[in-house]
Amino acid sequence: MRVLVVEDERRMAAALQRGLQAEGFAVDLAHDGEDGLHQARHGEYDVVVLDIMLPRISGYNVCKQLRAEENWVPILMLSAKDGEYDMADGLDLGADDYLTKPFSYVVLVARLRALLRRGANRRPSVLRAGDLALDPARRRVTRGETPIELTPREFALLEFLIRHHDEVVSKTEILEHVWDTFDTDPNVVEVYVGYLRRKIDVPFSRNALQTVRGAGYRLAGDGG
Amino acid sequence: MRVLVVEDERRMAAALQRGLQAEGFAVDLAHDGEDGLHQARHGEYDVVVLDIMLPRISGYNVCKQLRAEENWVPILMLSAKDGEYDMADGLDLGADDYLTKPFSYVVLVARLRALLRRGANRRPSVLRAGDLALDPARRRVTRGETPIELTPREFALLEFLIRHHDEVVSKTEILEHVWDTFDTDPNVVEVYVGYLRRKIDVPFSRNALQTVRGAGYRLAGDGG
DNA sequence: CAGGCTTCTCAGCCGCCTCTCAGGCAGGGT
DNA sequence: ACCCTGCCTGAGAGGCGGCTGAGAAGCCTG
Repeated sequence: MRVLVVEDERRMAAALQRGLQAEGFAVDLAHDGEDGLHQARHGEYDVVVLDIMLPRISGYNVCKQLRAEENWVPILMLSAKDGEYDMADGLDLGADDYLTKPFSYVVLVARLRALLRRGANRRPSVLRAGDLALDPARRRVTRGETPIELTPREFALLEFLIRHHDEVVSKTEILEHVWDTFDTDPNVVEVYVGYLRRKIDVPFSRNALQTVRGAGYRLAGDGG
Repeated sequence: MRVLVVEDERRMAAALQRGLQAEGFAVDLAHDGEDGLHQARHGEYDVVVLDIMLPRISGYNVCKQLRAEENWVPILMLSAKDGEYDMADGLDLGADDYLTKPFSYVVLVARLRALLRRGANRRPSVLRAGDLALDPARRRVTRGETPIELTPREFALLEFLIRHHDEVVSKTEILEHVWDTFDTDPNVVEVYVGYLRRKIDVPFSRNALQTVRGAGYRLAGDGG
C-alpha cells in the first residue's frame, strides 16, 4: 500500500514516515503543496495524507485541484484546530476524512486503513443505500425520484451513515467523524437521527435507519 | 479489558484508576519504572498507559526494554508539554500512541479505546463455531443464513464463548470477561446462558451450548 | 434589526434489558 | 433410593438507553 504524506514540518513528516513504514506502508514524502500535487498526480498512491498549512500551495487547494482533475485518490486532511479551515470545508473540497491536530497517531492509522478498506478509489459520484441516493458533489439527496431537503448537519450525518451502510456505527464514531469531537453529549446524535428519520423514512415501510440498542445505528441498504 | 497505569504522581494515578474503572476497565497501578516494567512483563494487559517521567527507570526506557523483549502490548505514552521528549521520539520507541500533559480525560479514554479496537482489528473479522457466525464489526449473528437478534449482553457472552469454542469456560471466567467483575452472583451467567440457548439452539438438534457440570460451559463447533 | 433557519441542550417518558429471587429439576455420590 | 449440590427458569422490579417536544442561542439574510 503506497501512501503519500504531504507535510512541511520535517520532524513530523519523518516520524509519520517511520511509523507508517513500521505498519507496512510504502511511504513517500512531499514537503510543500506544489511538490505534493505533482507527486499525487503521477505517483499512483492508494491514499494521500495532506496537511492544510503548506508552503507554496495550501492543502486546501491541492485537494481542490486534484478533484477538479477527476483524480479520486482517497485523501485524509490534517489541520490545526484553530486554523482558517474546518472540517466542513475539508469535506466540501472532496477530502474523504479529516483529522484535527494534534491528532492521535493510532487514530490516523485506523482511519487510513478504513479509507483503504473502503476502496474509495474510483469513487462513484453518487452514494446509494436502498433507494436512497446521496450526491456529495451536488449536495443532493433523493429517495427514489423525490428530492429530500437536508440541513448541513443532517447531510453530513447521512453521508457518514451511507458510507458505512449495513454496518453498525456507534454514537462515539459518529461524533468523531461528523462532529469532530469526543466529549459532546451523545444525545445530539439521537436528536439528529430523529430528524433524519422524519425526512428519509417512508411511512408504513421498514425503517431504513435502525437503532441497535447499546451499540449504535445501522443504515440498511443493498446499494453501493 | 485490563489496563496497567504506570504513573508516579499518586494523585494522578488514583484519579486515572477511578476514572478508568468507571469506564469498565480493570486497572492496575505501578508507581515507578521498575515496578511498571515488571508488571507489564507478567500481567497480561490489553494496554499500558506509561508516563515518561518516572523514578528508577524512565518510561522511555521501559518502552524500549519491552519492545526489545518482543513484547508488543499496546502502549500509550504520557509526557509533559515542555518535556525533553516529543511525539516523534515516542513513536520511534515503539509506543503506539502519545498524549501530552495536561490531557483531556475524555481524549485519553477515546484513544485507549482506539488502541484496543486496533488490536481487535487484527483478529479475523467473522468468528465461527459450527454453523454459527458472529461478526463483531457489524454486530450481526447468524445461524446458517438466518439472522439472530441478540441484546448487548447476550452478544458479548456469545462472542466470548465463540472465541473459546470447544473449550470449557468457567462461570468465573465468563464473569470476569463479559461482566468484568469477580463478585457477582454466578447465577446471572446461568440466566444468560438460558437466554442464549433459546435463541441459538435449533429444536430437536443437539445443543450447541453444553453444560459441563461443576466446571462451566462449552460451545461446540468445528469452525474457527 | 427582525425573522427565519439551524444547531444544540434539557427534561420527561417509554420500553427494553439486566439482574435478582425463589422454586423446581437433574446428576452424582453414598 | 435418597439427599445434596449444582443448574435451570419463570416472574418481576428497577434501571438505563434511546426518543422526542420544547425552547434557547447562534447565524445568516434581507
